[in-house]
Amino acid sequence: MTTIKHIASQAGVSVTTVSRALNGYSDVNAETRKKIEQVAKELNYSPNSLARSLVRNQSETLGLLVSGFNKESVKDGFTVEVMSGINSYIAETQYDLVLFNTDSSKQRKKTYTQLCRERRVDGVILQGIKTDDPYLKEVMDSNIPCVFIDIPVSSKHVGYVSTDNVEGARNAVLHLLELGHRNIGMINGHKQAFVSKERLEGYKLALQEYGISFKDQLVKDGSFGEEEAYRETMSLLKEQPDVTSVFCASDLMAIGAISAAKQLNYRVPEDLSVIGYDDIPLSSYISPSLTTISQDKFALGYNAAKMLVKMLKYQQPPEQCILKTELIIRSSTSATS
Amino acid sequence: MTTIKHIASQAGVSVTTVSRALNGYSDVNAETRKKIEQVAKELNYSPNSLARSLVRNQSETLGLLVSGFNKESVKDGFTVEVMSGINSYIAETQYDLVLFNTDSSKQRKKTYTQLCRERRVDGVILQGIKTDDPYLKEVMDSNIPCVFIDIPVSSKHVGYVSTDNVEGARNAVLHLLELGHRNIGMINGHKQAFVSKERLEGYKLALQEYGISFKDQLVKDGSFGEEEAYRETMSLLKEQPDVTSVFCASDLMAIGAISAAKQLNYRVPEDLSVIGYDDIPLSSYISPSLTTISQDKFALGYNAAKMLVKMLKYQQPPEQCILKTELIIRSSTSATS
DNA sequence: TCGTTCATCCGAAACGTTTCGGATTTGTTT
DNA sequence: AAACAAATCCGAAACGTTTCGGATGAACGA
Repeated sequence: MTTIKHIASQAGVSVTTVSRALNGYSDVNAETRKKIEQVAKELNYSPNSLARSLVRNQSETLGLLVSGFNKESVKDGFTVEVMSGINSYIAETQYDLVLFNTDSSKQRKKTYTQLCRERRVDGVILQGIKTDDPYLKEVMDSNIPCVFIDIPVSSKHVGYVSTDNVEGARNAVLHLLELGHRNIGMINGHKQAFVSKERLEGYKLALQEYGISFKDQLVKDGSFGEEEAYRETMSLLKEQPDVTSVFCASDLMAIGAISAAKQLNYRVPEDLSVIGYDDIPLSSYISPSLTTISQDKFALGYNAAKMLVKMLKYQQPPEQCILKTELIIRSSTSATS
Repeated sequence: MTTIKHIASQAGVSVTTVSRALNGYSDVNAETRKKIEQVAKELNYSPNSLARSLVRNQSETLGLLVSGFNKESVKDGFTVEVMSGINSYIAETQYDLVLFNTDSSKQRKKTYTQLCRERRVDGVILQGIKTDDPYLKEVMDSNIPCVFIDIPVSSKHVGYVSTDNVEGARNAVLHLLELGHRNIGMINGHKQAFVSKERLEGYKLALQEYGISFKDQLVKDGSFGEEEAYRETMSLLKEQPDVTSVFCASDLMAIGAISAAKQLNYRVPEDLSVIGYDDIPLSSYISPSLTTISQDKFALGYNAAKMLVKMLKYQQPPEQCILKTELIIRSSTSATS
């Protein structure tokens, strides 16, 4: 493996000069620079980023800490679309992306700070971690630049990008209300998700605007899973036969809900309207196609990456970035008869 | 940031001893080791992997070179499921994964070897690159341990994991033949994909077994895209009205084909049987649900990672790993009337 | 008593860069 | 001709580890 020293001796200059030549400094003669570049090419030189990082004390790598990058979550296109957005932005910068995943037993043994500092990542993007995850506190305590996705916390060195979940959920439920529904169930995610709290908030808000009192027994947790949502919808429909529509906090759960409805011989949307949240690829293909709140998952990742790079490269302070959502009306919701 | 030196002076020993203590060498007294570990904890020490990698001349990172990790490919769950498999295995090893993507303009400027050597990755997994990609030749020329996914090339330092595409395609077409179909169209991927060549092979093989002569005009290239497959199916059905079934080289294309069929007022499967390849999540949800050849995408990635680690850690030679495929019969194919 | 072995430790070089603080040469100004 | 400035180069330290080759002393057997 050829090093800067080989080039130096071959070109008859010092390592300093080689380094400065290759890095575009101005205090090297045009001739010498050309010579050095030529020798570098001849010897098929590639710089050792490890050595460079060591002395510069920055690695030009960003950590991507995602929990739930597994078989199940792949089906739900959410995680991966966000990742794709992150990757897209990072690909055009000088940074590289290293993948940590918090599910592995290996990484659970290390603290967040250890994880990041060992690899000397310059910054981190965190996605999908729960509100009771010990990493969350650690991130705030450490001083590693970081941006969260869908978790609205911030400090001197941490920002986030998210969508307006309250507003999104409110719009979903308003859609149902405008269609005449008054008994609206909800299949939420789980207690350890910020988005779940916010979406429940939006649900309540919409009901309130229509003067409808909130009933706790109309809300179930499906922990963002298709199967769980199926089961919860089953019991919801059995316990509360008056329900004419249900708002699900994710599309995958909405799909589970529709299965359950069909199983109980409800027609969707004639007997039961179902609205989802996310707008994953599946949603437009199933039958009936799913009315949902669309969030731009790609943009979520893209903007997170952009923010982090801005923080690192230009010492900008972290931001709080909220993206818009959009109601997509398809065929799983209809007016009450 | 505390270093090994700080620990050394604090504990009253040399850096050598600290290093050896922390790395579990036997020639350090139990007392001293305990003392050192305690000081390390007190000072909140985390080792600098950059320095370690530099001197050890191995980085404990693996490169993941994927082309087509973008908005479109996320819909097709293939790429990401493979990635998920890779990630799952790697997560349980000492290695970390760094993401390169070949689409970016940044990385296109560098050669494969440069890309890998700069980051000093110990090995690479390559996924989704085309047969005419210059990287392919470079991989063979370089001496970086590497395993391909779905590209059957091998050498002293490169192995691959793939599925038996000839057999899979053959089974798909045999399924149609057994249902009585004799005019079978094919929507293939593109000329730059190994799997496309192989699947075409299987298609021909099956026809041959039934004594049916191969007709070139029954085969179109849809370049693995839903839209393209839609268009190609349109023209196929118009040009060849006798066709009663079509074999698509990917599920996403099969979905495009079904759309086209519906557009032309074909009923699926009554008027046209459609069989796909891959078995992506979407396939079981669309209507009619898609008959397809299932390949274990997660296992593809998992095994690739496993092989690479085996090569690196235990100096094992690379292998050629072929996974089984399975015919999944759903509702998009039926017997001819 | 004298090697010998064992347990435990350490000094210093090495990995491949970057960068600070000068050194040398050449040209320019007074 | 002296003084200064600009252009171009270089030596050496530094980054934080690992590891080779030994050093030290204690215990032990002959």
